[in-house]
Amino acid sequence: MTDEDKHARTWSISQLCREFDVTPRALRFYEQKGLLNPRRRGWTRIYDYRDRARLILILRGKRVGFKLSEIKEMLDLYHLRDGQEKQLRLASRKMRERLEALKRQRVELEEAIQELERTCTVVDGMLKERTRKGS
Amino acid sequence: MTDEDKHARTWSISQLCREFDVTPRALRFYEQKGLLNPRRRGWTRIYDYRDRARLILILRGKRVGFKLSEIKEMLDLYHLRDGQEKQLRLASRKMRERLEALKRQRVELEEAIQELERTCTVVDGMLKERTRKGS
DNA sequence: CGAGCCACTGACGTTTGCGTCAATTTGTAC
DNA sequence: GTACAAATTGACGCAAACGTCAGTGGCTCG
Repeated sequence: MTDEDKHARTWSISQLCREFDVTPRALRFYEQKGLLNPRRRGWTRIYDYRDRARLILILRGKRVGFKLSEIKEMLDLYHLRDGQEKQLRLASRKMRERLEALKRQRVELEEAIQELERTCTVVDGMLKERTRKGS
Repeated sequence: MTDEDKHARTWSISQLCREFDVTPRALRFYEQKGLLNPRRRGWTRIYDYRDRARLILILRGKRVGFKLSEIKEMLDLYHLRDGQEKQLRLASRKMRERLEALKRQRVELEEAIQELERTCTVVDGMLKERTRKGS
């Protein structure tokens, strides 16, 4: 398959849904929010190579905890002149912020796990006590 | 202070709010959801020692990620005959489930962090490239 | 030519945990 | 007595990311 073929290829909504395990509702929602805007053949959505690439970025963003509005903000810079530079700088900054947030979250999660493990131990201790006495 | 004193002591809603850094709205909300039900002097809420203990459990539950409905489910068993046994067993099971969920979350969080760190590196690399070329 | 099937739009619903009024009452301080 | 703080209820709002109809249209297979 040549590059031309690759870039000429298009997808229907259901094809993308299957490939990335999302619902049509989700894709239309992203479109409504301005994260995607596929061409139409009549009224049917036709996703091209770039739309698909954007979708991949959207899903990646979601995986690392970005909100759709933040993802949109970053994607939108593609359309600006000097887009590369600005887009890269914003992306870099946003990603570091997100990284900080994720790491804070990690700390909290660790604390929660430890607190819960301690409590688990206590509760199971109480159950053992009761079993011993009850027997 | 004797034990009697301790157990006789009561709190107003605002006292508890200050002590645990929650809003009155939150406490009323918990009550509406059936997690608390303080006595009333007339129409004013009076929280006793046990109400306060329940609140502590509620907040602890929240910290480790339980939903209010789950916390309620566990608290409700206090009222059953054989409450101790049943309550402890349910609590133990729920807590292990929650612990599993938290650990899965931890794995996902780790993955997200690593993905984001890789992407960060890539983006910063691109920025460096541009700077080098541009200068 | 009817039966599915896929697609579309628009609107309302869901979940969770409160926040934010607004109007009212009551107790307290001066 | 009056002003002010503190408490109450009820109702509506909000954020996020869709889910779930309901109603409509068009393609295609046999």
